[in-house]
Amino acid sequence: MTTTARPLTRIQQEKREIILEAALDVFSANGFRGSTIDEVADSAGMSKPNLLYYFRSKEDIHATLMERLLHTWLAPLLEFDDADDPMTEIGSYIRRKLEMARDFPRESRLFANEILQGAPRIMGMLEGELKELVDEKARIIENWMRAGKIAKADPYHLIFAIWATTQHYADFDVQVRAVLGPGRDGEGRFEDAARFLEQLFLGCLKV
Amino acid sequence: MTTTARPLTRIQQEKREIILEAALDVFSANGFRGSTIDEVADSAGMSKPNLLYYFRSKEDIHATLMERLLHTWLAPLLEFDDADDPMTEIGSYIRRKLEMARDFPRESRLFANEILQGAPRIMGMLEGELKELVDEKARIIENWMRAGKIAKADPYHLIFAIWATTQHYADFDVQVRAVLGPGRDGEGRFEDAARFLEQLFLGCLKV
DNA sequence: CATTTTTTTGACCGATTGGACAAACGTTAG
DNA sequence: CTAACGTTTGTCCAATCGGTCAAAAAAATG
Repeated sequence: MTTTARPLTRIQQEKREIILEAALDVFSANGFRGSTIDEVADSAGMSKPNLLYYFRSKEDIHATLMERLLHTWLAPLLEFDDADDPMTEIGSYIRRKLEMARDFPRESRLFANEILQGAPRIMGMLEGELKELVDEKARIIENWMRAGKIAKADPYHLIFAIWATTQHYADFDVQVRAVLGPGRDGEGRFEDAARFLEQLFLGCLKV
Repeated sequence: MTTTARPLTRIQQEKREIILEAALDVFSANGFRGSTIDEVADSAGMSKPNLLYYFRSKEDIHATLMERLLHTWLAPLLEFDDADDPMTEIGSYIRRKLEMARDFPRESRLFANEILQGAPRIMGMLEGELKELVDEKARIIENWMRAGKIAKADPYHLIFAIWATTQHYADFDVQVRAVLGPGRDGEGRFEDAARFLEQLFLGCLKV
């Protein structure tokens, strides 16, 4: 029995995109369980049955969203390469991660929500793909340390610290804004953050 | 018309405690909107109407939980004091925050959930109490810098970085465990984290 | 003991949930 | 025009939601 996998029409492609965009808004703000497909449908400007014509279920939307997210999310780490100058490499990794927090805060929050809830849907990816990738990058960092190019430190916790500090500006955005007050509006805080984080990480890794 | 505010009986005190304990489990794992009072009642080992005998509503439980949380959560920052030796003071603040991530991960996740969802219930506290407290501590740090006791850096982003890195071990626990793998089980990762974070922050603040 | 007060629960309510379905609509190819 | 196909929605469903209520059970009080 061959299930004819007909290609998506142009309209299907477009509508699916609109739905995913709306779902990213809703899911990232309320978490999966805290969101309703009515809300997503409203936000996408269509009726609930119409939305369910393009996605079989709420889970299906979330799964599609999550699959894309992981692609985007791993990209900066994939680019992290064995370079001549570790400081530039680490510095640009920090900058890339910070830019993602600035430009894709909803994606960051969607990911944070999933992890906070115990990562039920992406545990396999965390223990597989992600772990292998981090292991590989940790080896690169260790080699730099052994070669005396940067100070010795636990490479895994170094990576965790970079993740935590950069994603903080997306996930805890309202707190950051509340504490900084109205004086430091706009995107200025990201420039300050970039300066500080480079000083923090590169400063402590200097030999 | 005087509403007689009779004191809580022993049983009321105990049952409310049991409910709050169960609610902390449920709310921290699923967020407020993603949780149900049936779930909390089940987890507390009582029927839903019985739970609603002790708390007027779902909101009421969450509000009570949140009020207590903020007390606990600000404690380490309140202790942060103008000391002779900034390095010891900052170091022990990091250690206290890390201990809280280890010993009260549910509280950390409850707070993270609230912030992620835009902090609708605690925005006032963020812009009021918290901001004032952080302003005060930032002034202390700036004085240390002016006195040449530690290297110059943005004190606000320094505090953000300490929050982010320490709370990461509670909020992103499953990711940390997945990446570190089964080799580093138990609480060992917290000791590694403590060592790394002290090196990171104190290293970069050395004059 | 009897009585009063506190605690517990089964049954129920209207609203909302994720989802099914058939009918209606729009578009396009012959 | 019409038949075929893709799209949209009104209506409906069982399950679950937060919450009420009266009545039963248990504890405290006299």
